[in-house]
Amino acid sequence: MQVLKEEVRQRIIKSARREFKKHGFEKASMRSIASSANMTVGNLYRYYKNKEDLYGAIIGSLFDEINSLKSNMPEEPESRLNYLLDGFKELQKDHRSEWLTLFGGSTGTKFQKVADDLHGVLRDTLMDVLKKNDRRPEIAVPVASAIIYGLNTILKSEKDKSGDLADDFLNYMMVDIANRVA
Amino acid sequence: MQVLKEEVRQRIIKSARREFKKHGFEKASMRSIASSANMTVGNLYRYYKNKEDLYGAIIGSLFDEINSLKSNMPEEPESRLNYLLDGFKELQKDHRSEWLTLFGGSTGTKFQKVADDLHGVLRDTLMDVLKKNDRRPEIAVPVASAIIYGLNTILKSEKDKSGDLADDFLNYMMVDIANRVA
Amino acid sequence: MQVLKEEVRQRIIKSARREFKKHGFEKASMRSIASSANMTVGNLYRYYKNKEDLYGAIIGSLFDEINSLKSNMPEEPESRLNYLLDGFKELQKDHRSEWLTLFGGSTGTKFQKVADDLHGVLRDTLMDVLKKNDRRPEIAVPVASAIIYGLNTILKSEKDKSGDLADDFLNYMMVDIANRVA
Amino acid sequence: MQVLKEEVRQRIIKSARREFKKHGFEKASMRSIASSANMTVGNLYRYYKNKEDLYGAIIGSLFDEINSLKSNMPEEPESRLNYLLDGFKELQKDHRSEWLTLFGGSTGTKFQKVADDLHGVLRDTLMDVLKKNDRRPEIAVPVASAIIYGLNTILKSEKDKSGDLADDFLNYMMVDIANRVA
DNA sequence: CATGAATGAGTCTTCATTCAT
DNA sequence: TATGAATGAAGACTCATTCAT
Repeated sequence: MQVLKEEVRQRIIKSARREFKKHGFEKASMRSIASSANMTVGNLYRYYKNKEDLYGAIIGSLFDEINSLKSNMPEEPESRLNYLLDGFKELQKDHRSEWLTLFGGSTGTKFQKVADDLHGVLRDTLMDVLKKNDRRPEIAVPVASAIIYGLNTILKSEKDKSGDLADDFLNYMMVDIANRVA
Repeated sequence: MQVLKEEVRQRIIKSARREFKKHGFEKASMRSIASSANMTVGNLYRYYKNKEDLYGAIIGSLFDEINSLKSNMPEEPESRLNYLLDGFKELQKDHRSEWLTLFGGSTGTKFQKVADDLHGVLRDTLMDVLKKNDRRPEIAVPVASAIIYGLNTILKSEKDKSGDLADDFLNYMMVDIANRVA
Repeated sequence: MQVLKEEVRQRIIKSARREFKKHGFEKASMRSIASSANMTVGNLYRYYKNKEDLYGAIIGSLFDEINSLKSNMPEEPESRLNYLLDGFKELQKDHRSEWLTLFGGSTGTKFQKVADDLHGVLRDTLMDVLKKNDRRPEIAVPVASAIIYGLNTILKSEKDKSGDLADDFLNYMMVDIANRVA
Repeated sequence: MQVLKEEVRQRIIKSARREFKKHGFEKASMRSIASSANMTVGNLYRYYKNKEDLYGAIIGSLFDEINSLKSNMPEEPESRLNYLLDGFKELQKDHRSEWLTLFGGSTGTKFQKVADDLHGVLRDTLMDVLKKNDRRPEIAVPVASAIIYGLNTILKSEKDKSGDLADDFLNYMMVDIANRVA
């Protein structure tokens, strides 16, 4: 059965998204992606030249926007923090599936450092904010993680279509931050 | 020869711990566990019938304590929350390596649900607390994640030997909780 | 549309020649032949039913001339030898590319035996010449190889456009042959 | 069926030798080596860590001796030529199969340059000799090829156990060299 | 008790060839 | 007549698991 290239491409992307989200890059299997897209492996490789290329096709748009987010950061710590948190919410809304894929399992990929980087940027910004308020900066480490994983958990649950929960959660994490740290 | 056997078992456990923590369940290799325990694969399989069984032997003690923790929970939400958070700190201190193994890479294992369970218990308790204070309970979902991953991040960094940072972080997360939620 | 077909066929031949010379039969790729002939694989297969068939189309003319060379050989050993050596030079000049393709990479092809055959004819002729002069005939075996590979090496280097080096080399190989053998 | 490691290793080597000699490195198949050694691929990889490693196990000893041959060359052209030709004969006698494997198909291997090098050394030496006798040095190129392929042909034929034919052939190639070149 | 050789199914990837359109 | 999507078998290599010794 002969089908349109674009339709097939969509089938691949769809099944790859599932597989990568479920197993991460390394344990995802091209075979199983192909077969759940009703296709032979050989044909899969007509569309994407290798596993990383296919992964990139899924993660790509998010990747670009993360980079542009990082390149436009304000200097001042507090506005940088707001800028980042708003940016995260935006990215998560527009690239739900990609975000989860990236943060779920990009180990073994050139994209891994993007995820790590984002983490690092948030952490450093938090540190700067804390320092400015004469508070222990070390707590920035777990707090950055907490924020990212908290947001991811919301994302996973699929229920927060409005984005209200994410707003509330971020508010919860940030409100009166200076007074909650030793 | 019971003595000898026990010594061998310890060697296996020790090297398996390292391997599982480093690579997670799926990417850990029985061959490399055996060889770094100065032992052949065949012999490894005399002690543990397969990879998951070995994984269980490592996660096991933590698993038991998690279960006992769960079976002694106080009824009242607020004391249950404190009970849990204290319990977590205790478990992380006593089973650092196992904890990281469990939460870092139990995908593909029957133990994954243990991690998920713990998550669920914390979430439900948070929900109960929030309900009692007439606050939106949904936020419990990301907050539970945030707590667990924040603690894990501290654990990973190896720097918090005293446990102070964990205390500060939990304080940060819990202080005035009722007033930070819509 | 016979004209068009012929033009296409030429494009195929041209790009196949390059590919086969470069990689030999086994490592040559139909895909790459098609694409460097600005054409799809499917269409390639309309002109040549498989890889070996295409290979034959290239080797073909040389193949025919080799056969005609072989069928017109003089009886008398010494003139046969001259006839062959002259023929080789002629063939190499007129079918440089095909010759290198045939002797460079026909392994896995039914044409390999053509190359072997030519070798055999030269060897047998040399043997007859040696016998006639009461010399050890066995040396014909390495000498036939030496001649053919020596000529191929000249051909490969692309520098001998005049053919002088080939002449000198053959002279070197043949001069006073009877006195150089035990 | 459980067998001694050494016996198995021999079976592998034997079947790899055949395969590599027949198809060269690139087209030789690990699968077919394994199966003609009555073995699974997995087991083959217990003995040799990859295809090149296995190839090296076959070619290795010859490789070493070639290197030692090259490092002890006399300065003076004519004695260097004799040294090389004697060396070749020696190596061919002691490493018949390896020699044919190396010169038959080492493309794609780190060993290829060894073969090419040897060729180059012989060619350069011939050139020096010719220059010293005021003869056209270009002919060294085909003559070096002729010598090597001639010797290989003798080797392939398996008939020259005494080495007499190789001696006669080299004599044939070298005798009165200065007077046979323009 | 312990060894480590062997298996078999899995991994990603390539390629000649076919066939619906 | 031509397209290029699809197939299937093969390539090198890995690894959990079993079993003869």
